Amino acid sequence: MNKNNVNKSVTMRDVADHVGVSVATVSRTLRNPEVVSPAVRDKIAAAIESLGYLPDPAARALASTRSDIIGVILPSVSNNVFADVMDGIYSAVEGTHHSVQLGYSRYAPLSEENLIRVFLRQRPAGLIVAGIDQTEAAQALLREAGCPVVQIMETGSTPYDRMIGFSHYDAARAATAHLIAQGYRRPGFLGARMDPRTQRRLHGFRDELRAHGIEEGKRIQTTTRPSSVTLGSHLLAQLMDLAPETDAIFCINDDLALGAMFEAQRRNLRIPDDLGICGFNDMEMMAAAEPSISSVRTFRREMGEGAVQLILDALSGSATQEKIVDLGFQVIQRRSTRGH
Amino acid sequence: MNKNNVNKSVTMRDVADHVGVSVATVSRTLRNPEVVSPAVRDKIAAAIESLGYLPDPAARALASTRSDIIGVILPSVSNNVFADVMDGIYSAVEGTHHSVQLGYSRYAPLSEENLIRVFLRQRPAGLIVAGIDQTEAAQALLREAGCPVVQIMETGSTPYDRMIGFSHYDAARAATAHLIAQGYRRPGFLGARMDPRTQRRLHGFRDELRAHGIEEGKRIQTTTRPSSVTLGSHLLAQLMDLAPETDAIFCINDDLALGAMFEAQRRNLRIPDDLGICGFNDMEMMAAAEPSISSVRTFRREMGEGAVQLILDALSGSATQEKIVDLGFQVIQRRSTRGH
DNA sequence: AGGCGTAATGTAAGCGGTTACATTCGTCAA
DNA sequence: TTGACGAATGTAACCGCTTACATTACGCCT
Repeated sequence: MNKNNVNKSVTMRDVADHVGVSVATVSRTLRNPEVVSPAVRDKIAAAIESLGYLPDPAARALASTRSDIIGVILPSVSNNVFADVMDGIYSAVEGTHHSVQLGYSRYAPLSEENLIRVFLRQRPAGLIVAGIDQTEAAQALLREAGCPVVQIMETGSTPYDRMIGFSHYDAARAATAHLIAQGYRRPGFLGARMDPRTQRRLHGFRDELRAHGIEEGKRIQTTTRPSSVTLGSHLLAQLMDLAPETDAIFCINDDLALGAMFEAQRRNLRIPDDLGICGFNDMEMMAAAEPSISSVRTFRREMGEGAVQLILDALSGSATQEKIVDLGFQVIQRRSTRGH
Repeated sequence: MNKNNVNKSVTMRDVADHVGVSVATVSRTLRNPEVVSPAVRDKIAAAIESLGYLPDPAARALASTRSDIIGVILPSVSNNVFADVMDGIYSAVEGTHHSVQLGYSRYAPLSEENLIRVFLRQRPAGLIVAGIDQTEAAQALLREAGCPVVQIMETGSTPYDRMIGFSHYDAARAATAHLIAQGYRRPGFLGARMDPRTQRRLHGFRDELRAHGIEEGKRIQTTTRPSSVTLGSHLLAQLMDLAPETDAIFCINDDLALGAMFEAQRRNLRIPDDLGICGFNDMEMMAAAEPSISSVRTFRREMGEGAVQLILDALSGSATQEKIVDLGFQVIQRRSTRGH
């Protein structure tokens, strides 16, 4: 009840004294209750409650050479794709005794490597990293991290430990195939922040075009600048100026797609007849847009949840054999590509 | 150079032995270099580098009864308003020896209270919490947190410690005044997730209407459901069905505004003539939309950066007298309210 | 030359838990 | 009744660092 003495720092010692046992017994009822007698266990639980005891994570980490922290290293704070992943991660961590420590690499491999080192120093319970494009040194660190490591966002053939995501290459091919199936013959490509992950999407796009014997012409517009809706507008403008024959576009993400749609409207291009649009990720707004915009749905929240679950399973020894979890994707057709 | 022995755990002991000094000296050169002789200091620095030593944060926290953690408690992961704040926070923390620990209350005051307790247990370097609507117990905890506490997102009269944000009430009044100044006489209000913060925006809206002698009629549509673009469409549909006289709307945030715009387009309402639209926050997409959408710009990144800075200042004793930093806001007129 | 002050470093006691090992206690078989 | 054994609990070392205090070394003054 009297939980307000956080500042006075109720320690395990206090709990032990209050009950009349040793701190070891208190520690045991917290870590493996089954070895302490029910009577004592109950008294200790009551004391913990009434004193408002909360364990000190630093002390615990120091003594057990293992912290409760699950480290998460992502490229970007503000990209809402990662916000969804984080949502999944936090909700999966909730109710466990773990806590999350977040680091942002800002799409810089060296910065990521450094974060890995710093995180590893805390002997984390597990580590979640995005993608498969780590530096050599980072790869080495992750391979012998001494804790479960989960790569998210992508699948690939050689996980350091475990992996949960989907194939960006396949997803891009499927989206492109969709455009072609809808009768578009001159599809273009809009890409921003062309990191390795988005490059794989570009490969998928190109390969699918090639498979259909379609020339790409000048219809691939990319930039290294970070993605935004405004940028989507700019890229479409560029594209239409350079390659007016373009009859559809596959956008690397939904922000670009939305911006492209606005720009198309400004140019009085009719969607989907003059221009088909397909985004990537299927953020919530795509369904609400006018016209609604087709996109490739990805399972971001599930990725976050799944990653945490993989770690918890590994920790509890109940891990499965599967090293790679492929969550797949789903091309969602809407009005922007002649849907509905 | 040989930085790869993270797993072998290079400790301060190793560094000390390598140089031939005591661990105390190593600790000192890390915490207050000025008390150790330059010669020794350099040798230690070299050893740290060559052994790849990284301090153990748990041990440090335990020994110094003060961790390097800046705790941040926000209501939501996925709301991109907070993503911008986080961006500011992380960029301000970068380069310091602090780290960020994030907690999400999911808009539940009790959950927030609990997070505060847990965070305080780690004796954080500082604490950042959102808003001013804490439970009684949480308030008490924050008042005697024993570390700098910064409330962000809002200003109010009684900070627990320090505060950086703006007045939601004033911002809403200004937006409403803008609509009225643009000639709209029957403005409506769209709100989702009506928590105390958005309630204050509603008050501002109402008071401004009253100041102009305008009846609000049935033009206030709110819901407790979380905000989304789709919801913006629904709310506008409801609003226009119930109060067809509505000639403008002030939306609690930009997602709603965007959804409302799409719905207006579906209903063939001309923007800005049949319907004026003003959003809130001025996310990037508002400028790119077709038509571009007016909004109230808020300084979210600056809020995050500023909050961290306030903590760092307090920690270094260089804090100013000002307890409250008002970052203000800015009504940005665009085509959706007859701008440009 | 002896004494003293100061700067630089060392010593050792924690910080709050965990855990291997020791001890105690009750129970049951002989 | 006694000894053995397992369950429950206690003892104490230790995790890696910080820091108050003790010690040493050195230069300077009288």
